[in-house]
Amino acid sequence: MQKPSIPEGTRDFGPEQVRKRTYIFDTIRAVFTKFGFQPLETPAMENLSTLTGKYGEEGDKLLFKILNNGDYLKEVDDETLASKNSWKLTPGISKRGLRYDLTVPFARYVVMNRGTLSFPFKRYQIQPVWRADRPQRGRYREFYQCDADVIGSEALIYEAELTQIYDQAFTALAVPVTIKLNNRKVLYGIAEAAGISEQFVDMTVAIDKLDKVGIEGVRKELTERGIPDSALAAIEKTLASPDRQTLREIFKNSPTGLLGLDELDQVFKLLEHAPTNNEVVFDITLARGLSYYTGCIYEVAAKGVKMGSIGGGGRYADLTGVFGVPGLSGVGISFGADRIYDVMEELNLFPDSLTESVKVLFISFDEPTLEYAFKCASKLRMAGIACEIYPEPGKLKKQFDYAAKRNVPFVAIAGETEMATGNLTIKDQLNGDQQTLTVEQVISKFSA
RNA sequence: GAGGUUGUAGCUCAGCUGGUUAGAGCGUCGGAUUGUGGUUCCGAAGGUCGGGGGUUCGAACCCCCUCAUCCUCCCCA
Repeated sequence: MQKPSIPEGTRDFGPEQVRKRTYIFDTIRAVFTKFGFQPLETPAMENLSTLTGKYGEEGDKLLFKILNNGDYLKEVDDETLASKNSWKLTPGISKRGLRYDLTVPFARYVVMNRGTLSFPFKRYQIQPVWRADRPQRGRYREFYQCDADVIGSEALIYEAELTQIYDQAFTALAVPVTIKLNNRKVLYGIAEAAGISEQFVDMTVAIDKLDKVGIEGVRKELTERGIPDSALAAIEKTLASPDRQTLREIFKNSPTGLLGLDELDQVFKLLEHAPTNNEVVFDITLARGLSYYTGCIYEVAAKGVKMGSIGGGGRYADLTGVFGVPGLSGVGISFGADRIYDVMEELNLFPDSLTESVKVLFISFDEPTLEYAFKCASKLRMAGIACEIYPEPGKLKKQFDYAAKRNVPFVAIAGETEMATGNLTIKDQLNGDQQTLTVEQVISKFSA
C-alpha cells in the first residue's frame, strides 16, 4: 500500500473551491466578452520548438518537457549519451512541452490561422499553464491564467480598454487593486539618458526592485550588474522625479523615451473619459521580466495583502515575428486566477451564496413520505430549482444536521399531513421561519 | 538552481535531557421518550510517530541517508 500524493506545486480543488474558482472565471469572462474578446483554447502541450527561446534562458529552464513515447533513446547518438549533458540530450528525447503561458500559444495560433482571421483579432483564453518553479506562497507549478490579447493593431485605445478590463473585473470581484502602468520605451529612455543603453535590461531588472529593496538596494544591484558609477546619479535622479513633465526634460535627447511618454499620456487621456474605480498609476519602476514587451506594460497589485502581482501584461511589437510573420503588433493582459483566489480568501471577499449547492433539502419520515418527497423534488427540478432528498427517512436531527452542514438554505418537510393535503412545509434555515405551501407555491417561491 | 523550515489520528497540534499499552481539541460514525437542525451529554472507530539505516538494554525524541512540505533568494501569475 502506498500513500497517494499529488505532484509538488499542484492542488486538488474541492466542491467549494471549484465554485469559488468558477465565480472568478465567470466574472472575468463576462468582462472579456463585454469588450468583444472571443474565446480560444489551445492544447496543454505544444511542440517544444514553439516554446523554447521565447521566455529567455531562465524561462527555458522552467519549461516542463514531455518525454517522447516509445524507444526514445533510439535516435540519440552514442556521443551525446556518453557526454551526460542534459542540455544536449533533451532535444533528442523530448519533442513536446507543457505550455508556459497563453501568449506564445496564441501567437502560434494566429500565425497558423492568419489567412482566416480578421484583424484586429481580440481573443481571450482561460486555461492552466505549467512552470517548473519552486513552489512557495502564491506560486504554483500548475495555475490558471485568464488572458485577453488584441493582435494586429497599434492603436492605444486597446491599452486604455485593457486597463478598463482590469478595473471592471476587479471591481466586480470586489478586490481593491492598484493598476500600475509604464512603458518599456520610458525605461529605455532612462538608460539612454544615463548613457547605458546597452545595459538596458540589467538596469530594468534592478530598478524593478525599488519598492522592495529601496534606493540603496537598487544602487547595489546596479553596481553588481556592472552599471558604471557615472550612470548611477542620472538613474537616481530620474527615479526621484517620476513626473512625466519632468521626464521630458531628462529625455530631451532620447526620442524613444519621449515616444514612451507620449504613449502613456494618450492612454491616461483616454481614461479621463471614463473614470475607473481603482487607482491607475504611472510607475516608472515597473519593468516586468518577459523580454518580448516593447511598449506599455501593466501590473496589478492587490491592496492590503502581501502577494506578488495578480495580473500583468503589455504591448509586444512583433510577437509573431519568430514564427515567420513579422509586423503584427499585439497587446494583452493576464489575470492570475490562483493568486486572485488566495487574495479573496484572505480578505474574505467571496459571496456567501457560493457555499450553497442546492436551494432545498427534502426530509421525510417513512417510506410513503419519502416517495412523496421524491415526487415533489422531481417537480421542483422540472422547474429548474436545485434540490436534494435525504435518502433515509426518520431521524429528523440527522436530516437537519445534514442540511446545516451542506449549507442548504431551505428544508422541505414532507410529512404525513403535508402529503395528505398536497403541501410542503418549508423551513428557512437561517431564521427558523416555517410556512406550509402547496407544491406550486413552493415552485413559484423559489423561481422568483 | 542556492539557502532554511517542518514532517506524530482525516485536520490543527501536545509529547517534560531517550524509559512500560503515544495524547488533546476539532472532525467522522453511533446513541440520548422517532414531526424539527448548527448547542449539550455519552460512546466508538481511527496512528507502520514520512520512509530506510545506525547508536542504545530501550528511539516519536540522538546520528546519517532519502522522500515530502512550506518559506526565502532568483524569476514570475
